[in-house]
Amino acid sequence: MKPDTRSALMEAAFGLVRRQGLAATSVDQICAAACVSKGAFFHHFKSKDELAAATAYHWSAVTEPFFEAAPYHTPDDPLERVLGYIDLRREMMAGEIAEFTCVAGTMVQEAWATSPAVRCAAWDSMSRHADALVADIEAAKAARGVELDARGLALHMVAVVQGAFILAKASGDPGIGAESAAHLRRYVEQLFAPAPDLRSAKPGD
Amino acid sequence: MKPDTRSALMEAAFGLVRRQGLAATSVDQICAAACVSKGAFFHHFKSKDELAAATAYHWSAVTEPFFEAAPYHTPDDPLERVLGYIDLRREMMAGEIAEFTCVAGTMVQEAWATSPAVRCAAWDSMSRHADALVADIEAAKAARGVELDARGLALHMVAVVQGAFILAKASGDPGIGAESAAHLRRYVEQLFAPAPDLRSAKPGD
DNA sequence: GACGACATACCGACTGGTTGGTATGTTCGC
DNA sequence: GCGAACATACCAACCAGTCGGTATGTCGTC
Repeated sequence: MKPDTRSALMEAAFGLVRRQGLAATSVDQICAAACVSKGAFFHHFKSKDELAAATAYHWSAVTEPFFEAAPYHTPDDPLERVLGYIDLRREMMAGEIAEFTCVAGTMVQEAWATSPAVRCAAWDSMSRHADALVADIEAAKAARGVELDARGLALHMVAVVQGAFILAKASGDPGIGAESAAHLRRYVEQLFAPAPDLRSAKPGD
Repeated sequence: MKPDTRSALMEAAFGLVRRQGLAATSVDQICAAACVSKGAFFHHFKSKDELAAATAYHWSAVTEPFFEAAPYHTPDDPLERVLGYIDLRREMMAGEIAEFTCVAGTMVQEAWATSPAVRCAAWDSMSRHADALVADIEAAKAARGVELDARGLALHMVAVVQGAFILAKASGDPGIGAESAAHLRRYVEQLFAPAPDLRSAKPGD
């Protein structure tokens, strides 16, 4: 047995999907990129759809350790950790667009209605990512006496990042995505800033 | 000649692309939805790619009058107009997801690297949309003595909306997208709020 | 240890349907 | 009559998936 054919296929899909989307990525292309035959592909995955959903879960499995190991966790101040995450996101929006954009976000944009498995897997990926931010947001809230929905803010952060990727793709300029991340940082700073008129209940309410 | 076959094809593409993405939308499907033959399709468009790019431009042509006619333009206060735009966006994120999401954003997510024509058209659509917000942002800046890059903020607003669509698609819940729009409103309120320590030059600087 | 049964992993040719597009024919409007 | 608009038949390439096969590993029995 070759070392982990299944992972090789999914990781081959990362690159292809980020560059051309899910539907335009064929099974043959994935097999070629992973140096695996089509028979082996269908041994491991019942269908292309199953590969796609598994790839979104695998995306989380690969990126989670990266974010967990990132230096933004080091400050004692939880708000600095939240802002550090945003800064990391901003710094990542540089160079090759296909290298910093999100596999799950890309796939769900096309397949949300036609593949429940992909939608579910992508949502799992995104909500897990948001969940990983919630503890620091909660701690920052407690430290500063701020009232807000931590998970709502975390999901908003995910949305901004996903939207920034689309802007970077459309403009061909990673800087435009990074600019949106800078706005997000500014927003979070303001949310937790020690000014009395900024401590309202919930955004929009 | 039937009334505007060309537009019928592009508008048929709106629905199909929003529901299943660009690559998964076939020329046959577009023709069937527009009740047009394939021969007529290829009379009007040299290729599927040309149809796609034209569809992104057409998306702007159709949505711009809608936004121009929207009631958020009525307040005298330019900030209220900006916030009104955001509120409109938030209100639109309700009901059927395929009915409120963006054709240009969906297409560019897949095709940004493989179709320069689609990327260019989608970017045109998005930047025009942002440009339409710039005058009000500039006026709000002038009225409140706030220093910021108006176009940068407008593009950020576009990014948030696009990201909110992805979150709505992934979660299956328009409310999660609307929540992100509420955060955006809160951010813009804060940017223009009359507090001295909030009047810095540029987000992140 | 040898053997057979079974499981797993992998292979590449093949299948039937679909695809974007082409070629040719017909109708319509001027 | 002519060109634009449209229709239908056809095409080669492509697609996800199937199939019969090989190779290897594991386990139980003798």
